[in-house]
Amino acid sequence: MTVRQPLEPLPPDLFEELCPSAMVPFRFGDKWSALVIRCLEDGPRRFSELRVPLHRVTPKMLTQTLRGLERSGLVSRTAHADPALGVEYALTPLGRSLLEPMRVVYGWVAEHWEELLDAQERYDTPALRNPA
Amino acid sequence: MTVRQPLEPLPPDLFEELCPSAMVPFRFGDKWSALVIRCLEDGPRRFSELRVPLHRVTPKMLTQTLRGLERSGLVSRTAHADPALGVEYALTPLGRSLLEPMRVVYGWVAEHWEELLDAQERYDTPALRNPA
DNA sequence: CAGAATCCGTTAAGATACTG
DNA sequence: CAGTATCTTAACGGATTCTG
Repeated sequence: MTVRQPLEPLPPDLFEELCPSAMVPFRFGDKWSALVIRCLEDGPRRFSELRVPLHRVTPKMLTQTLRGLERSGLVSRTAHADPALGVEYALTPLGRSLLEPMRVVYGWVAEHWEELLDAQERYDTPALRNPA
Repeated sequence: MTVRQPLEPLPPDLFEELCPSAMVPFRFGDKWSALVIRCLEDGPRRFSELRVPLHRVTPKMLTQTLRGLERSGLVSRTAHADPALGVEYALTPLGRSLLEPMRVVYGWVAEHWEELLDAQERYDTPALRNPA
């Protein structure tokens, strides 16, 4: 029979080892970043263009989100010389390289979100947890 | 020349359409959930076992994280009849199905985190933004 | 149009101490 | 061992108002 290893499989420095992965919540754990990236998938967009699909976002949050993505090198901001052309946001190559991994996660969610909701309902409903 | 579509590519209900994806930050945007899932990858673990690799987590946060994962049906909690055996946490099949998508994201981060850090340093250092 | 500034309520996270 | 309880701080998110 397989005896589970006491502690060895989990090196004490696992936290450090996984540190890069801790950047995931750091950068994409917020409410809007992932959505903004998807909205830029088909090409550059202007500030007010982005507000349409994300119709619940306030200008403050959109600015904040875009600054964060810009800071991480995922999104570029270009203010045209002609102000009439507005300010355009676009994915950088780095940002674009994120689309595929994101699609994988979205695919999982799309496939399993009913299960997640069902589980939550069971967990939250005492009656369903102790079936007669 | 390719003329960008004005607004059509972004349906007004994009937010609704992406709603499932909003569950990603909802469930994995917190600081510890993703890390806990990885720690359960190799098999069931006990409460205090999990605290070792995540040595910065307080019992309160670990409890909270585990409850959340349990609620979503990703992790199961089994308290053995013999208290000496303790309480074991394990991935459910649903939780296990998440490992592969997570690996894809981690792979991306592992490949690109230097770029992310470099970009942030450039963004944060005014001197580097206006090269002489 | 593309934000900036301010205020405010909610939630997340952590420290600390205690319990069956 | 496996948590609970309480408190404090920090971060997130949003409403509103204002500006070049």
